Amino acid sequence: MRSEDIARLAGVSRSTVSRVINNYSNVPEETRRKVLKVIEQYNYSPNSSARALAGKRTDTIGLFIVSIAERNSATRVYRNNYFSPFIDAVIDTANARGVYVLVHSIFSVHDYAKIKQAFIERRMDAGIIVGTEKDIGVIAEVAAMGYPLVIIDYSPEDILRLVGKGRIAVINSTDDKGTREIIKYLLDSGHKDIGILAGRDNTYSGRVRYETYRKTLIENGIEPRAEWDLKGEFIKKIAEQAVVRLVKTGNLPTALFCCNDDMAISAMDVLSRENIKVPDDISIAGFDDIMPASLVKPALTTVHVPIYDIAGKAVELVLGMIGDTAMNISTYTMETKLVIRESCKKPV
Amino acid sequence: MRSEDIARLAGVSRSTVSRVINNYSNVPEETRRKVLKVIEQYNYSPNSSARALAGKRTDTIGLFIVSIAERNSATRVYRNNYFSPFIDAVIDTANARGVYVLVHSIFSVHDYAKIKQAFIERRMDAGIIVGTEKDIGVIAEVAAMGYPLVIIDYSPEDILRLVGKGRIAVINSTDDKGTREIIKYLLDSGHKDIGILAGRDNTYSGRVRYETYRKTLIENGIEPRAEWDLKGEFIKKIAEQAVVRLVKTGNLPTALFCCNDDMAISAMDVLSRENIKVPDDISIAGFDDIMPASLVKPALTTVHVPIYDIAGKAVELVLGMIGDTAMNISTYTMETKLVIRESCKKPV
DNA sequence: CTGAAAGCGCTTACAG
DNA sequence: CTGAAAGCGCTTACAG
Repeated sequence: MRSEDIARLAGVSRSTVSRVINNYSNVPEETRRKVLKVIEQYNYSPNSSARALAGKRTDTIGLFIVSIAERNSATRVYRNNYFSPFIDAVIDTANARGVYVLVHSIFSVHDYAKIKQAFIERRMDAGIIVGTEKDIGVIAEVAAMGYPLVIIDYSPEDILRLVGKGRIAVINSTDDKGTREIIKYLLDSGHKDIGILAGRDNTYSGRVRYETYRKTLIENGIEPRAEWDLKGEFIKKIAEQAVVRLVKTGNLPTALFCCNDDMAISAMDVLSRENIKVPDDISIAGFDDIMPASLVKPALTTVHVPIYDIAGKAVELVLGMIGDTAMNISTYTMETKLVIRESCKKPV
Repeated sequence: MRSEDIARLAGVSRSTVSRVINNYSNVPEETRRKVLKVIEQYNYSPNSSARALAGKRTDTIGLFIVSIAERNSATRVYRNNYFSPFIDAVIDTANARGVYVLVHSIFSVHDYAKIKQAFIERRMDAGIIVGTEKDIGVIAEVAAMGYPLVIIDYSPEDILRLVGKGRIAVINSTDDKGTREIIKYLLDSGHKDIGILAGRDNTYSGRVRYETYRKTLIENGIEPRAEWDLKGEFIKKIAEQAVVRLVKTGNLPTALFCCNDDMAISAMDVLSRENIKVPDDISIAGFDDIMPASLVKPALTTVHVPIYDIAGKAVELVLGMIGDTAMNISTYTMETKLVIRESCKKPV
């Protein structure tokens, strides 16, 4: 069934059928009804490729999940507690707005080209990029092609400086505020020996959380100690090894701030195996508030990152930008919230 | 940049450019190289809409997640521990094969039409449908249009009887074997009073798990008791209420078989609040082996459903079917595996 | 208000 | 082996 068939059946031309479908104002109510009736009767929907080719939108957005770090490990996207709900939330939100979502995962530097390619092939009207190590080069190239892009967790300064012009929105959360709050909470409980299990520092949130941790300690008259400065890279396995090494030194802080919950849960696993009690012997704090955070025992004290709101905002922004061809780089920041559960207590 | 530009730059016709791109055999190596060089130089990729319109594939598959039951609740797909990894695994597998994935969520009966519409609009070459209450009517209609479909968790008999003809593959797991194994495990530990927290019975796996539970008890000379036959509908909230009511009766079984892990975890929450110890006072068994199952305390004894393998198989099958226009309905069954952890022990 | 026609960017018989 | 031409199914100036 093509528009021509509908036209014949309704006794009008293809032009009129198209006008009805695209809701043009200059078609009389009676004609519209007549055409609509046939369309409905035959369950007709225009061929999306033909529409797109003739100049209409694809009504599709691309969602690109970048996770280079985990490329060769078993920890692919589908096991990632952070991205998984984000993907689902984007799909939900976009579908509710009648937009299709093409999801792509980027596992290697070589795969970055796929982002550009998807746009070159005109498969989508706009894109959302989330993940670690987002390639600024690709972002600049897509921006130069004129496609709207929403980027999650990226330094706004870097974008401004390195991309310059484009239709770009950057969404971050208040990692600084969140870090400050949870460190202050530890400080106020009486902790002075607070270690850190840091995330990836080529990640904006990784850097902010790390730097805010240090700044907050120093502001409170405490010098961060190198031996409690662990690198976990946001990855469970690496975090686990770092904590094992820490335990071996026999010199534990009274609290450990883990820059994401995945690492915090890994740390708790190691400590539990070593018979070190959380929170009695050591307090563990996380970040993100992923779903398992409330399920582990003791339940994790952490900073809630509003991942669903971020996803919703990303879709809203990207759809808004499709209709607006103005070159414009904007930044949005979503509120984090301290979530106090059971994994932290006063030091003994 | 269009194929015509490439043609001009390479000194050939559009036909030849197309032949090179589509890897036709009848173009001399030298011509091929010449064209390829220009293509690479300008980073050209054909417009996907134009290709599709001219008769090529879309290189896109649709993934439809149906979860009607959760329509009006806060528990949308993105919070679902079962579908989430499935979505991610399908994307991973398909992307690795160079295929795009259009993901759609179906939350209301009205949304079923979207599945058909996506095919009518020619947005994809084939589809994978997963979830609860998959609409056989829509499946039959899409099948009648000739599109390949892979359906997860559906009664093969129903498909055969109600759809009849189509390019359809059904994938299930060995829910019968899995249920039998975990019930036998409980029985062998000495349990005789084994209750069930059942799933949705309009779901194939829900029915099989329920029926196999009953059958296994009866085969072992035990009559299932009505007061321990709880309806949880696979949904945390409903399961919770059912367990609360059970606890109120004061008449607990020594073991409770929960037809999915989500419900098992809910049950453990309720019991923990009521100060009933798992596994000392009551053993809890689950099904699915979702990620939190190993994280809760006590870690959940459950049946592992190979969700990643199912996703991989679904992609493999669907891609295979795209090239093969034979009408054929086939069935695949993936192996489950008993996973013994800490939530079950001998009855006192 | 409405239709005929051009055009979107490809692929694929067809003819040579 | 290769090009000219038709055609895929739409949308949109254009002309009336």
